[in-house]
Amino acid sequence: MNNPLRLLLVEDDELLAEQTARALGYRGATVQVAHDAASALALLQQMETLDAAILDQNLGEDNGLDLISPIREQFPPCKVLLLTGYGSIAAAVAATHRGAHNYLTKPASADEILDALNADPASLGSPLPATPPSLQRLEWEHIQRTLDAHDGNISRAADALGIHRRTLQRRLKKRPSASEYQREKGSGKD
Amino acid sequence: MNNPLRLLLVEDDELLAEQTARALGYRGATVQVAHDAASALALLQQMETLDAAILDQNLGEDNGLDLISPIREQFPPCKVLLLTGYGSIAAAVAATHRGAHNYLTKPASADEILDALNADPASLGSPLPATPPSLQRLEWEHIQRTLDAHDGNISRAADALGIHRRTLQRRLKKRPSASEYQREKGSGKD
DNA sequence: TAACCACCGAGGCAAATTGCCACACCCCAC
DNA sequence: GTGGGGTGTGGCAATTTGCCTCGGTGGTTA
Repeated sequence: MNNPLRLLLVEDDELLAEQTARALGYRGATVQVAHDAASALALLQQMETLDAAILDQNLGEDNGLDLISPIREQFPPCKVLLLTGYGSIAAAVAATHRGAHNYLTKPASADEILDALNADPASLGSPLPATPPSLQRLEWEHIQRTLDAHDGNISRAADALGIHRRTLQRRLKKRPSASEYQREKGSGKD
Repeated sequence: MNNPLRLLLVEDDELLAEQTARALGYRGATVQVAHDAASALALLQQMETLDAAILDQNLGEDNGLDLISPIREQFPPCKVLLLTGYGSIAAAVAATHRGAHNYLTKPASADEILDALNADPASLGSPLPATPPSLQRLEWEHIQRTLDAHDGNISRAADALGIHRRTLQRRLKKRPSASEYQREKGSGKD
């Protein structure tokens, strides 16, 4: 934290990118942002150093995974963190094989991102969770992810989840806490 | 399948180990079985070759992850597949960093195991699922995993899931499909 | 400007699900 | 035998869900 981390954030949702970049900036990092693979690569060309890259796996038509190699070639010690709306175990394994340092599912706070970058993923996970997450918690997290993947659009998220819009509405209202995650999207559209 | 795969299976549930070994055997593999880390290491000493190892992450007091290094040191080309009752993304990343080839959650059929061994995990996962699993499906899978982790004990699984035993019973009866999951005793499945 | 369109929030109601009681039965260890 | 844990089942009230219906808002387009 004393020596500013130099970060590259690649995230196609511009709003989320800006928010995240700002949050990381507050925590003492120097953040550069790109919204697609091409501009990320262009940005990379001009860089002299890079401590870590945070890549959204889902970059419109591009795939964040394909950025891992170029980054690691240019800056071998650079850590790469993958973010995705929904993470699957298979995707996490694939990302790791390609050189990613860690893998997170959105929504991820700036603190979670920094923790994931600092953690040593090989030593983590040894203690098995062993704690079967309650069905409630699992559902809630899945709902959050789905909502995130649909830009907060309740109607479409409900459809994707296979439940009624009214039901999703009611469930969302019932949770007092959980990750706030409010963004002011006036109203989603295609 | 022409050239017999030589496999090492490490699984502490003896019933499940035997079933799995048999199923793998039917598919043309030569399988050796160990039920704990120590005997796995002992077995390893006597081996001349090994194509792949299938490790349960949860070996009683031992952790399957700790077997990866010895195996890979002795047989560098050997593929290592981790199995676990509940997989988390973090655990999958950890396993991969330690040299695992792939990572599966139980219950996994012999075919799934062989597929996971043959697949190139680095190339997989590129096409994002993008298909938000329905809440129903997610719940169902989680229930299956939890049930598996509790050796089929409905009462304890229900408790772990945070739902009423009666509810879990009713849900289980309602699913006609899914993996059959018939077993005569309190552990192992096909 | 008005006419759409997609979305959110909410009310109401029948139908389904859940939680929770109780009871019978089984198997195994004392 | 007795007790303890596990399963299967029934019944019933309380909650939740699905579904239909509005009204309101903000954008887009004729």
